[in-house]
This record gives sequence, structure tokens and C-alpha cells, in this order.
Amino acid sequence: MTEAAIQQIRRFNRLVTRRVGALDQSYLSRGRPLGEARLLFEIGQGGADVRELRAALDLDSGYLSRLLRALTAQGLIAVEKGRDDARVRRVALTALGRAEVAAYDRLSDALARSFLEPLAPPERERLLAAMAEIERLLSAGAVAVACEPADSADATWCLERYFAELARRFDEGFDPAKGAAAGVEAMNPPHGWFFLARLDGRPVGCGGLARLGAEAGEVKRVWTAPDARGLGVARRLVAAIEAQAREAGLSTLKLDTNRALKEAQSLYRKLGYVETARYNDNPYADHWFEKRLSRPARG
Amino acid sequence: MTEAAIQQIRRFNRLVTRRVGALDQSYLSRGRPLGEARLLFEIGQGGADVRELRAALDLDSGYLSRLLRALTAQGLIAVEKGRDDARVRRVALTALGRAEVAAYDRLSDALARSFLEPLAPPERERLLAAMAEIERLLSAGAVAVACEPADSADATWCLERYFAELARRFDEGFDPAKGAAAGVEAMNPPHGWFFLARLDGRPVGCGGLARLGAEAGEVKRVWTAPDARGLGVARRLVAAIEAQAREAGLSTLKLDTNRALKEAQSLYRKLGYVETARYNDNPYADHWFEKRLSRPARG
DNA sequence: GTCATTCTCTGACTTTAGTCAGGTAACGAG
DNA sequence: CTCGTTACCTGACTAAAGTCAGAGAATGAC
Repeated sequence: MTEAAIQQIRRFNRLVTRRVGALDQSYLSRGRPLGEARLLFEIGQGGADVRELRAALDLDSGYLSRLLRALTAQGLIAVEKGRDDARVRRVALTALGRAEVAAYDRLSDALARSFLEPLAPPERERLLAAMAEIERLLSAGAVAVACEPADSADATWCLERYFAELARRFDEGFDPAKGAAAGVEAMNPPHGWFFLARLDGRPVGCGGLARLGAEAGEVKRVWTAPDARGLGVARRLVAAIEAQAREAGLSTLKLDTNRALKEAQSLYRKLGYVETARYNDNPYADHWFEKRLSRPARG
Repeated sequence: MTEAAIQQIRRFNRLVTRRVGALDQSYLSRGRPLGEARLLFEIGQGGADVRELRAALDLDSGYLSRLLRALTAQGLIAVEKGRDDARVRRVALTALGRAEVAAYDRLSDALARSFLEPLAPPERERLLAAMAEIERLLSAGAVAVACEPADSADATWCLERYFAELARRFDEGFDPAKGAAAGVEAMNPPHGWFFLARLDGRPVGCGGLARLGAEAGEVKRVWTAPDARGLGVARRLVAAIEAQAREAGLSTLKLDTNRALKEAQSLYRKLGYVETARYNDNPYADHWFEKRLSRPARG
């Protein structure tokens, strides 16, 4: 990581905060403090629970309460008791509020347009492509992998998506109860471990490790959310699983996969897994892989 | 300019302000309000005039005065009367101040590093390349071309650089008094016009138009500052000159150029200028170009 | 030297942003 | 029904950021 690279990034940061930061200034043009404007924006056309807003904007509950009252006084929002849980208050835009949010939207659009307008068409293409690239790479950098219970809410969410995707993609469909049905317990200590990948707190992938015996473990349920593919999420999940396996003293990792999951097979090959003989009776498995782990580095 | 493009840019803006905005938070870790930290950073190793600081950070003079006093009280800066003009006060960092700025520099570096660290080397390359691209294209978009007197301070600055560059690049050297010596008056109304390109207020290029008669004009002194090359500055200057020429009822533009200025020749060709016979006795000219202008669009 | 202008500082504000310690109502487990 | 918890509100703060009018010194044009 050279000095020049650091300087390039710092230059980029300065330029971009300056240019993009102009948005804050233009938001002020509507005569409302930024805090209120941001809150209004966050509420959005669909409305939101006060609780969500507090989490999303990281505001003190007293402070948020006052902001909401200010917006109510301006006739932009209406706050009412939640239906399911009367403690949780629900915020919705009034007609006036919707118009106001639309106005802020136009300001955002205008800024975006001002980036494109002075450019010739081929340069526009390149700007958009470079932005997409940066978005992708910065997101990839912000993905965090952590071990957590395989039956946590987010883990369950991931597994459900995973099973749904298998059901869609396997020629033969997929029934979790029938498949590698080793349940969630197999991926919780002491039998195994489960990892979640998160992007800004939102789960974007998962993967589990289950002991097969004293020496071997199995890589299971490695999945990446569709909108986070291409960020190296699966690669990092497998890396976390391998690190855990070494830590636990396992020397071999095995895994199986279905013929429909081409990208999984190519990932495993790339990561050093080699195809091997059938080692289980999973009815959905068509390919079996194995990798010998090197001894853990000692500190 | 499609809706999708606008949305892409807005997504980029959101992501980048979030990620890069983390810098503000980390600046706070030094226990100093952001306003003071930014000011300290802006003063920089070289020091600055209070006037410059006020312009750069767009601060109220009373507010700035108080911030400076706070930093002085912390022993970070020293403010003294300016040498040339005793009204303009000069701010310099103390040893303690330099150490503090260095600490903020390290925070900036750490953020930059945190973008790179999670990425594999080829992805790092791509991130840096994309950042450079965006920097280039956003800068290009922010270049503003405007007509102004050819003897303004910034115009003079540009012309001096231009002449210095010619002196360096021409085999035969360059003496402004001898060359196409038609002075500055030829490029001021009513004989002509002079255009400056600015990036964030800083001049980054110039170009002039001088009448050669009732029908023809001459493109002169088109120059781009070295650090702004590749942004299409010259192209936009020539476009402004051509628009002005049409407006003034001219039907032909001529120009001469030296054999050393290859990139100028290729630009002019690309913009529709065709090489023609010598039309003046400029001793530094080796090539002469001409372009017929289409009639101005009527509104 | 006069006078308008420029640059900065001071004092007296306001607004925005944010924090903290209760307090109340609703909920959910027992 | 009780009781601990959650979600939100209220009041009473503080700190940061920003504004404005006016004063005083230095400057430059005349």
C-alpha cells in the first residue's frame, strides 16, 4: 500500500466531499435545518416507525421526538400509534410532506444532473461506470464477517433465502427437511460454527462449519444475497470458516454441492478445494470437494 | 440523461458521503470541535492569511476571529500582522500545531488505508483507477468558462504561464514582444474577447479571440494549465470562442501554431479546423488553420 | 491630508445540535 | 394481575455553529 495510493484516496475524498457536500447546502435552500430535512427524507414516501428512524439516523430519542414535533407543526407529517404495538409510533407524510420530499428529491436530482451535464456522452458513460465500480469496491471493503448463532433472526433470514434459492435453481427442487438436513444445531457450538456477513449491519451472506469427526469438518450453507454478489462475500465467508476450522484443530474440510451451482463450484476450485469421491448421502449433492488445511500459524 | 443514470449517481453520493463522512467522526476523536479541526487543517504547514481562510472555509469574519483565538489559546497557532499589508493578518502553526495537524493527517491516512486494506491487490488497482477517473471527470464538469478582460490579474497569470511554456517548448525559444505581439488590447472589446476557464475559482486555462476584419477572427493564446490537462478545458475554450465569433457575425476563424505544439494541432483538427496557407508573418508560426463557422442558430 | 474602502476584531445575539435524567403508557412473561 | 422491559415523551440543560452591527486600524486613490 504505497504512499501514492493513500494520497490518491485522500484527494478523491476531498474532492468528493466538496462536490457531493454541496447537496447539504442546497437542502438548506428550502429554509429548514439540515436535521429536519434529513429526517423528512428518511421518513420517505412509505412512512416509517419512530424506532427505525432513531436507529437509521442514530438520534437521541428526546431529540428525535422534538424534530418530529417540529415537522408535525409544519404540517408535513402525522405521527400515530402503531397498529401491532401501540408503543411503537408510526410516522407518515401528509400530502404537504410528500410535496416537500419531492422537492428535496428534485434537489438531489439536480445535483446528479450537474455532474453529467457538462460531459460529452462517452465521458458520461465512463463516469457512471467508475461510480458503479467504486460503489462495488467500497461496499466490498465494508463487509464484515462475524460468528453468531445459526438460529439468530438474521441467520434464519439468510437460511430461508438460501433454501428458497435452492428450490428455484435445483432441477429437482429443494426440501430443507430432506436435504443435508443436519439442522441448525450442527452449526452451533460445540458441534460447529455459523458466520454472517454484514454490510452496514444488514446481513448479506452466511456460511456454516460443522464437525464431521475429530479431524474433518464440513462447509455448509454458504450463500450470498443477490444484491451483494461480486463483492467477494463468499470468499471471505469461506476464509472465516477455514480460520475457525484451523483454530478448532481440524485438518480437512469437505463440502458437497449441486450441479446447478456452477459459480459455487468454480469458487471452491479457486480457493483450493479439489473434487473428490462422494462422502455422504445428500440426495441433492452431485459434486464433493475436499481441502487439506495447513496447520494454524502459531503466535 | 436517463433516470437510471441519475439514480446511479444518487446512490454513489449517498454511499460516498456515508463512507467518507466517517472522517468527520474520527476528527472529533481528538476532542476538538469540527470547526476548529477544519480550520487547523486548512491553515496547513505553510500557514495562511486570515483572508484566505475566510474565503476558503466561507466563514463569517467574527466567527473565524473567535476560532483563531481559540486555537491560539490552545497554543496551536500564532497570528501576526502581515508584512505587505498590516491589515491582513497572517496565521502560522506553532510546533505544537504542526504536531496536531500531523495527527489529523494520520487520521485521514487511516481512513484511506481502511478503504484499501480489505481488498485484494487487483481490486485495489481498480479502486484507485476508478477514483482517478471520477476525480478527472468531476473536475472536468466543474470547469467554468467565462469572458473577462484580457488584462485581469488571472488573465495575466495565465498569459505569463503560457509564454513561459512556449519559451520552454519552442526550439527557437519565445519572446512575447516579438511573436504574435498583438497585445492584450486586441483581445478586449471592441476588437476581441478573452475567456478564462476556472476550476473552483482557480484559473486553469485561457483563450482569446481577435478580429482580423469584418468577416474573420483569430483564435489566440489558447492554453491549459498543466495540472488541468485532459479535462477538455481547451475544447471548451475553443467552443466559447466560436460561439462568441458567431455572435459577433464572423464567418471564419483562423489560427496559427508552432510545430512543437503537436497536441494543439491535433485538437484543432479534431474540432474541424483545416490546415491552410500562411496568412500572417508570425515568426513562430509553422502551421496555419482555418474553420468556416456555421451561421448562429437564431432564437 | 482627506476620505472611502478593506480587513479584522468585539460584543451581543440566535439557531441548531445534542445530551441526560426522569416519567408515562403499552407490552409480554409469569 | 404484577412486574420488568420497551418505546416514547418532556423538561432542563450544554456546546457548537452561525449572524449581525459597530468599532478601529491600515491602506490607497485623490
